[in-house]
Amino acid sequence: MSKEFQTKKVPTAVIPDDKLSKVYLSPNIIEAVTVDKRSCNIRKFKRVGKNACVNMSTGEYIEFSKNENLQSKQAHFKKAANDLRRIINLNFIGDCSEKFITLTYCNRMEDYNNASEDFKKFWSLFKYRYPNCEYIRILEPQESGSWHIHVLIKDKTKKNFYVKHEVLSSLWGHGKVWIKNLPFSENFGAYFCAQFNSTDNSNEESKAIQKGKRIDYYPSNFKFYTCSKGIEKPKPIVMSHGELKRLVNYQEPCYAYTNTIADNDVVVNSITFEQYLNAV
DNA sequence: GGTACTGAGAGAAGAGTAAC
DNA sequence: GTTACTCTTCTCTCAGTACC
Repeated sequence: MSKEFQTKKVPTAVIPDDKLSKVYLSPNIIEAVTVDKRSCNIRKFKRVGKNACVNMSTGEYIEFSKNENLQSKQAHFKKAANDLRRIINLNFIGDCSEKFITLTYCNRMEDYNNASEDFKKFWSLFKYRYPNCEYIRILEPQESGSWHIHVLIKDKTKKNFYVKHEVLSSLWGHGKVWIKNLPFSENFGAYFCAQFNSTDNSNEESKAIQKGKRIDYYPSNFKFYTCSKGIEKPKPIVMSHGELKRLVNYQEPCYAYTNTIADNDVVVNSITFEQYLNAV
């Protein structure tokens, strides 16, 4: 037996000026998350142990199935992808000092830990050659289960950053490498994360199945992304929605939606997500 | 009073550095 | 280039606090 809330994307809700929003500022994009109700009935399910919860109103003991554990993994994955998008938006603007690198293996690499170790060695060599660089690393399994690594690199000095393909290839030494400039995009984080976020609302069944399977390759306690020390972390600011509107000069959001959370078709809460171009 | 939010703690894993 | 060590960061979970 299982318990599921239904979430649904609906037309963007109108938010009163006094409602509190959590706001994330970055050079190009301002993100706001507004939760309609702080109190609702979702918390009547209390987690007990790794694989079960209890309905606090009925005392019913509910075990998670493997599929539900996968859903939990997907939820963590989605949260990590959201964090990653904000970190990218805060640190990368599509400047000439920034590069997007992909590192692959010529043979199959199915071990997450070995791939992590290989990147660690690669970065120590890279850092020796380019001491002013910082990175965000994303380890991703291919459909075959073989790992490859995406790396966003920036030169802190903001100088035009250039790495020869042969140099990069010899530093990596495990297979093919690709190096690209970042495409200009005001919301580069969303552009970038769209490639990895496995919990999008795609209707393509085969794609969803493939992506669901890929999440299975991640071990428990996996780190979807890692950053070097010099990468800034976004800190949310809580403000009223009226203050937010003043902050963005009353412009319309460039992207917005509202998600409702329903229990047996009764809406118990809604969360509105908005993005504004940062014109400040 | 009930419940969501937030922060803290534990454990695991990664980053950075120094020594060899 | 490798290894060992320390510090930091991330995931996961829970309990106290603030809010409705």
